[in-house]
Amino acid sequence: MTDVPPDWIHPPDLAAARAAQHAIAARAEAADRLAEVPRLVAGVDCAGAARGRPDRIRAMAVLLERGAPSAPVATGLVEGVPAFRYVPGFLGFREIPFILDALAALPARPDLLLVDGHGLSHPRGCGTATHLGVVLDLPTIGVAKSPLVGKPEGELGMEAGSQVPLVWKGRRIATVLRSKRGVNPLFVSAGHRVSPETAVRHVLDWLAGYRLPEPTRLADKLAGEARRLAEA
DNA sequence: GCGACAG
DNA sequence: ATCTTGTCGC
Repeated sequence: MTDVPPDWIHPPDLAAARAAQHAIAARAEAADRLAEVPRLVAGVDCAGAARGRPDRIRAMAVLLERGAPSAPVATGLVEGVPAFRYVPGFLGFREIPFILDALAALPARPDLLLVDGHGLSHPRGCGTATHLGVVLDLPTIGVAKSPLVGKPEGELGMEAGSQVPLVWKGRRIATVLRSKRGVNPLFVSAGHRVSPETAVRHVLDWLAGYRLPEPTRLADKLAGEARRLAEA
């Protein structure tokens, strides 16, 4: 992470941010370049602050080891004041500065990173997952709870495991996945160094009875608990 | 011009 | 994302 342009992390404005996204997307790798069976997998997510309070956010990184699910090997928590307000399509610039610190607090680099948000299923092919992947040169997968762009192609079955492609401008940009019966689907997209098929395979692999895969589920839960404790 | 819009 | 208890359903 030494040859990363400053604008990729702290662009002065949205115009620079947009240019950075195009540059990052051009460097994103669509082919698999990761371990067949990742041993250390991390999940990251951010929690905001209760309204009425300063615009602070907390980034939580959770490190899990294959075989020992739901029992984090380690966690990293970071709090700060984001430089950007939330603007659809530019979420990465608001959260990534803190996510990078949260990941740096972990004792080891993960073999794979699951991100709460989109990867390639983004207007410029540069969702937070892709952004993080290129900056860290780490395999990443985007796991979003709602679409940013695109429409599901066809009817998604009600059974767990049902899938249908998310299409935008004639392109398949993500997989709409029913991770569990009776819940809204997940939008799984490739981030960096992971193919669309592999992305879905790993999400299914780390599912443990909940809508979200463990890495992201725990990061989401722990970030929320940290917020409660801090504001209590 | 109008509506949509990850977290 | 956040505001929030009970409640319907498998």
